[in-house]
Amino acid sequence: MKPEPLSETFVQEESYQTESTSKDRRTSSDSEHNFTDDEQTSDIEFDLDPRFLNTKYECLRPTPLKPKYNQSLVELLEVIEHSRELNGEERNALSYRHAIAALKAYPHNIKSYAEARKIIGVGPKIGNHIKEFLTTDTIPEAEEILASEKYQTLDIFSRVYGVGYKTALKWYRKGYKSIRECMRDPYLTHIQRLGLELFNDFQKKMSRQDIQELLGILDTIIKSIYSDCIITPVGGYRRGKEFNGDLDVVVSHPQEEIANNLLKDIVEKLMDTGHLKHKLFYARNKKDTSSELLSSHRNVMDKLDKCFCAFIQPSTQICRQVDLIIAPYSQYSTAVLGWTGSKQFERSLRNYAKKERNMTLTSHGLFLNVIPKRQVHVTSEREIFNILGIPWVEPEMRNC
DNA sequence: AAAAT
Repeated sequence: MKPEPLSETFVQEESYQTESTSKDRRTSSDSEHNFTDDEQTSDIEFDLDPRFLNTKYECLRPTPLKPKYNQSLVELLEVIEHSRELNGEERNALSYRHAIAALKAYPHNIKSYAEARKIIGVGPKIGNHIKEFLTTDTIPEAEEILASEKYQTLDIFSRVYGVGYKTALKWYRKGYKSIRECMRDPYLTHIQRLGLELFNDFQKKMSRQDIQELLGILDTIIKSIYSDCIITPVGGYRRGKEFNGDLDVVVSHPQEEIANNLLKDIVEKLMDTGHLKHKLFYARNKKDTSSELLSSHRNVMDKLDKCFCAFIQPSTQICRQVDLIIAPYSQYSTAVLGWTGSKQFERSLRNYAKKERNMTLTSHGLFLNVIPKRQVHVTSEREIFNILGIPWVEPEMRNC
């Protein structure tokens, strides 16, 4: 669980060397470039601590859940990032996420603008926010966002299951101020109504003990159907988070035929036992002829069988969100890797595979992008890291 | 449009 120092051999690899040149760093910062006043200041000599791997690929360095440094700076930048997301400014939010990820992995408190600007992912705009932070101990824009009624309202509405930023904005424009008012909206979808009704329960975070209780139940019930099932908790719980809003579980079985029908079997059983109160999302995907997997049309969510459930926790009677994901045995390790996250870690892994290794990584498998595309069979997370030439990162260090 | 990482 300790943050493994990246190995010497890896640091000397050419892909890392090229990224860390100051010429290269220019290409990866803010999407909105605005080089004006600070063109000179950013070129001040400043050598970053060599323990910090300065790269645009977050998956190459360990990122702890609770950074030792730059905590309040990160919190403020996260406010801006979230506000960008709520405004549908996905690309801009991504810029903030890159900078935040770097700061979480950075082994010092940032002490100067010049220092900040040496970090790949910190461009002029975020650099200036950091400059503000260094002199005022806050970021004015973040303070404004936190104080704005619009942000506060959108933030709450978007936490409702079944509500994204577009619906949140729609409700805000209708003048709704509370969850209760939203419940009277005449155009609610079935899922949104459910999301609103479950809002209070779903807001309650689960301790690791709560999750262990759920895992115990799932283990017993699933193995009572097929004793050879493999059950792996993933998501934030696997990354070591103390409190989680949901529980994600990847389930598989060595026999293909059994794994094929596993979702239906498990969901039926959980309905019978009374644990499963609502199916929030259910997707059984037609069985692939494996040519489907090789096709490159990109999908938003993966094609693994899955059911997002409202699951009653016996000891508290609180409804918990439990996401069940079924993986064919041959896709088990990529599914576990993909569902462990963080979102940013996965994004960088996939980018790295594509750009640096000419490979495609998805939760369905690892592929070599030659013509024709060829699947590289893998049986463990470690094997995937090895093939990609990435030093192993513990799940607890994937919190970028 | 939303569902997850």
